[in-house]
Amino acid sequence: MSTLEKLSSIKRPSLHEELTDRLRTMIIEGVLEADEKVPERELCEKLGVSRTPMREALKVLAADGLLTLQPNRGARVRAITLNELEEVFPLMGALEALAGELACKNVTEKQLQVVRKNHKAMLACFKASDMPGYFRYNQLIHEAILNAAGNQTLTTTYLSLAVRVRRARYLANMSQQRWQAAVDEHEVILSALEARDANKLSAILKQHLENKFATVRQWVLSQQNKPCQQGES
Amino acid sequence: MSTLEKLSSIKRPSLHEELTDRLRTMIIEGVLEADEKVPERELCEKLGVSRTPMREALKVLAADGLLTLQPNRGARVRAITLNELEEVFPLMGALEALAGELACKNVTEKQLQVVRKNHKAMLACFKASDMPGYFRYNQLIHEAILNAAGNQTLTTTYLSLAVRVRRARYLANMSQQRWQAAVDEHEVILSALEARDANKLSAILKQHLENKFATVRQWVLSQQNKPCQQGES
DNA sequence: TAATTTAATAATGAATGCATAATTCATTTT
DNA sequence: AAAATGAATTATGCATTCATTATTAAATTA
Repeated sequence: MSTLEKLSSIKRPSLHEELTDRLRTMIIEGVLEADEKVPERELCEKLGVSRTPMREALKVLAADGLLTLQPNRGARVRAITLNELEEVFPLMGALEALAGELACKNVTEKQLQVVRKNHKAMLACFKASDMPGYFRYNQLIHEAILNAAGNQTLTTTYLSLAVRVRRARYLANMSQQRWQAAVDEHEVILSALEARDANKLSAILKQHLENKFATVRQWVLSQQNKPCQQGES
Repeated sequence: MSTLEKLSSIKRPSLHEELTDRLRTMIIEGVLEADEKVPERELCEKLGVSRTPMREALKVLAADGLLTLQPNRGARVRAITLNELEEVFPLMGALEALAGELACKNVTEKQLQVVRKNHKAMLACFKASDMPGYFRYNQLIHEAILNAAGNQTLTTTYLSLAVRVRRARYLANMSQQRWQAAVDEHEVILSALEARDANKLSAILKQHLENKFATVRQWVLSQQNKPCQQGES
């Protein structure tokens, strides 16, 4: 029995769930480009599913704000506008600040170690100029802080907003100076968390976010200047 | 031509959208009770739709956190747990505070009048002991403040959280004293907004929310003590 | 009689089919 | 030739059907 206890139940995510995740990733990674029409039929064939689960997934992603559904005219990848970006920014700021506060209250030594580990790995990527790697660990750190806050609802809410501004492309826009600065900020973040200094952590997280948004904003602007460059096929 | 200009375009919401709204309302109003199984087939017949749009709606509501989907076992109305309530509370607090701040910055005289009008109507309902009416105007006021903040993303995010704790039933639990206090708080809210006093508004909104949550918390506790009272048919 | 197994029923997940609306392209008209 | 009309094509919304999984009921066994 003792070995049986440890067995985790087999999870068989339904097709629409898998599809939702898959499509979400495709949008985030830019495989499906902004403003592009989502070719329902074509996607179904490529992914080997029928239209039913595909349409269910599209509905969910639309509810998440990643797509827009035009009745009888299909789905489009929702482009983030400058206006929306300006809206999301203060919101995420408030949530980050809250996360910082809660994290300082609740973080365990074990969770702190996770942050430290990812921090180190992130630094290594920075030194190796490995931007994708950097980005991955960066994300893990922020998720770990959310985790430490111990508020699942906060995490979910934050992530659903973060996804909207997390279109991979803008990374190319980050300058070397900005990158260095971001790394420096992360040093402060780590030390504030280690010191459980809620005010400091909240402040630096907000500052960090603000700087990040400056980069994103630049990218969005550059996108708007070269519009309708759709279809690379 | 001049009359044609004023015509608003015909919107024909798709079935699944209507269904989503309808079901959401049913959940909020307690027609579908917490932990109850959602009778897919039965609902389809009652509402005169096929399973396809119904299932699309269920997926969306599940993504919204109002339902849980158990693979091959259908959907259930997600009961709000005490734990989740404790999580939602600080989150909504942070968002209300932000809304108050932004509203003081951006509110127009016209928007202020809307708040005043609903405030008056709400008072009338209070005096008439019309709780449903009070609740409706109360909600309109809070929505008007969000509106005045001028941040659509904030509004959407806030409302999606608010829906989870907005199960009509707990209203019965509000005492006369608490009701009076809530009304008093609303007086302060209005005057703070009129004075564009961001700090004061943020503070009172947070306080107001905290008090409201005390009532909800009590209700959730009372629900947990008398479990499995499902099925009134 | 209680527990277990097996069969029957119902419900869900996903694919297909059909009707309608949108789009494209050819044709007509000015 | 440009604009407008109409037919053909395509895509979408929804209903239906089929296959699989859960649930219930019946039957068997201890």
